[in-house]
Amino acid sequence: MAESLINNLPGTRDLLPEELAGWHVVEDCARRIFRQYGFLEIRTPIIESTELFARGIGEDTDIVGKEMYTFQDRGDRSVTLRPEATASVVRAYIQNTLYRESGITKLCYFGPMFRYEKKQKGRWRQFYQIGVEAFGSDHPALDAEIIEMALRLMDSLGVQAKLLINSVGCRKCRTEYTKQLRQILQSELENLCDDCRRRADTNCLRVFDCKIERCRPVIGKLPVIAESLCDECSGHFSSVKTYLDGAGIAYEIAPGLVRGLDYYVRTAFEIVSGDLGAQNAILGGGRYDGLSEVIGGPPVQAIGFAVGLDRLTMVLPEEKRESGMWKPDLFIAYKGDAAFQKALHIARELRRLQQSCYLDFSAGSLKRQMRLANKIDAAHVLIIGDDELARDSYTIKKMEDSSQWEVTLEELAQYLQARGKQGKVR
RNA sequence: GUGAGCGUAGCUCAGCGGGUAGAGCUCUGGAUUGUGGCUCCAGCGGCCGGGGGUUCAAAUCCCCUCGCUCACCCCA
Repeated sequence: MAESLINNLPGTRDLLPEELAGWHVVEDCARRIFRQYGFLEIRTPIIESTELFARGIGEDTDIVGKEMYTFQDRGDRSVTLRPEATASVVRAYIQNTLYRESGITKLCYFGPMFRYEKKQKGRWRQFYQIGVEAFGSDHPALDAEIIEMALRLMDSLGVQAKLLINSVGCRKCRTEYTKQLRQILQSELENLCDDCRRRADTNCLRVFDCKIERCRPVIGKLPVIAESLCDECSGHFSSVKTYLDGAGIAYEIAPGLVRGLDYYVRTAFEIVSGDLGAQNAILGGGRYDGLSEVIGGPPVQAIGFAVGLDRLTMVLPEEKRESGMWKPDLFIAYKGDAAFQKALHIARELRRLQQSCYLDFSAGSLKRQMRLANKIDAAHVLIIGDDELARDSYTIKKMEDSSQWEVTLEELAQYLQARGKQGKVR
């Protein structure tokens, strides 16, 4: 095991074809739904200047402080493997002057992210996200639309999940609120657990998440940020809720929901699922109206979310996963060298006609080929032997019910095409 | 970074009051030499994660190390 050349790095992994079946189902579904809402794909580099993330995400965040894959390149630039994509997408949005387009610019992305963390259930050092970013509006209906789209994705995949929302206010009212909160916590230190004493200083909003019983009384008395917002933010939040209500979307207000990145303002939301262990968030997002300016762009209002693909595929129902698995519709089996030559010819012809088929050069006897066809769950086997060569027609066997009949090459192609049209073949 | 648990066949695991390895599944061959699944039979396959120590003897006991897993912190 310790022989390192044949081992991947900790926190990374190989995704084998069987596991990828579920991933493809999720990705296809996401592309379809995102398109329904007008999101178009953008691909940005997975490596960017360290400064982009440090400023964008926030110097004091855990991500920037201790989780980035940062190194000097040969040109002595400090570069970083992206720990998330929003900063990159905003950078691309500014650099390509997409803000000059009118209307809301909707972008989506798919790809790997990197964070140097300790491996855990639902957490990897290289993990994958699908995300969306909508630029150019702070209309609360946009917040609601984005959230609706996120839920539609979960629903289409048959994933049971709960929506948590909160408003973290703007810089102004959040600063005011956290100052107030910190003051109260300082006066209650003796009634808090060790973790919360630390949080009271470093990340006071996190206190709301504490599971320790002794902290409960104090937490119950704390003012909630959603009720301490300035008029503008408060109005925005209640509008978002109204739009969600109008869309028939159920949500839970989570006073302690603060995303771990500095750029979030106002709407913050998360979709959580059971069966995921401690890392139960499969989707997280929020509004980040000031981020563009932080990295040197014009004022841009924006909101987005990211889905943890690794976690989403973990809770994907089995039947959805199976629907993404590849199964050959036709396995071509042959006996003897003349039949082998014929098999090659038929395979070529079928593929030219846009049909797929599978034949194996290592299988040996006809029995072995049949066994292999069964094992890979082929729907049909085309059998070519001396009899078939003499007749110039072939035996096709339907594995499901063991029925078999004779077909010419033309009939075979027609049969496969008809099945494809009926949607029996992916 | 901290804590706990676990590393034995390709996979899941048993063996751990020391005597140099076993099962199920998988794989290969056969019963069935032009027909899969089911059944039966046989076979392949292990420096027991690595290193050191104790001992006549270590998968088993001790130490170190690497890796994996879960949890804390935090996040997707």
